[in-house]
Amino acid sequence: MLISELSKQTGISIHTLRYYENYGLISGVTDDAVKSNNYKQYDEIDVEKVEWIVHAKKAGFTLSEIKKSMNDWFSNKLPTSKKLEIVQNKISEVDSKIHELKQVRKFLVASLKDVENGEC
Amino acid sequence: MLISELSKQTGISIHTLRYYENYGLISGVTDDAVKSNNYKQYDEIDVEKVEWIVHAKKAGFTLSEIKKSMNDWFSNKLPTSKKLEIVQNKISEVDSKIHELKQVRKFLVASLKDVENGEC
DNA sequence: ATATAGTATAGAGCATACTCTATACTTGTT
DNA sequence: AACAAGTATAGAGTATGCTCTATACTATAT
Repeated sequence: MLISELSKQTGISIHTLRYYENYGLISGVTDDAVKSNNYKQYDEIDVEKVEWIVHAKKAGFTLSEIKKSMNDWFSNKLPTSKKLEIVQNKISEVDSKIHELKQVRKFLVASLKDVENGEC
Repeated sequence: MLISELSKQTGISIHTLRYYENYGLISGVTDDAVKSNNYKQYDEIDVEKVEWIVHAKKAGFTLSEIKKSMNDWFSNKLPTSKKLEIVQNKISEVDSKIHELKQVRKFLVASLKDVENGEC
């Protein structure tokens, strides 16, 4: 698929997709058989990658962090043990983010009670 | 206390504190009795505010969002019902952030199983 | 053949959140 | 009195993550 289709399937603007491409997060392939242009082709893996970027960003990871783990993940050059380690580390990071949010939530709930008791 | 003490107590640099001051998140008070300088005085509420900024930022809120809710909170001009509403909305926002993180976690755990089963 | 729509590249511009520098004044110590 | 250290203000610079513009080429429909 071309970039406009990738944009449609992911809901991410073409501009932003090109930014991700330059950043090294995705990389379309130009078909050497077609010599008249250098349009880039994207596939289902690119769709998956973009969807993962969207999720990971919402979870508070930077593009730099996303790039690092995604390149590792899709490289097919890492042994199983190393892949397990990467994913486990990511889970730990997500867990501490969840923990931080729960702390904030706790503070908010306490504030709620203060307001209800007229102590604020 | 002066800005250096506020910095010490919160662990936030003086530069950043001044940035927050310009942004309208905190506001030291110059003592009119002292005419030789215009040093700003900060109090325990400012410490609380800065600590709250740190937590809220970790939870993914922008300075703009933090400013809005904090000004409402410390204004003492809002009725209890309005304050309750503000805090409840913030809790909802935190809950959806937690939900998003749990989705990401779920994906990571699924990836972990794929790796363990050699399907990746 | 031509209008239009799509694609690629390069680079400018923008918002957020700092971070640092320059300048000038004030305070405290010796 | 002199000097280091602290404070205030203004503004420049930086990193991240877009977002937009300009330019040029390509593809498709009429």
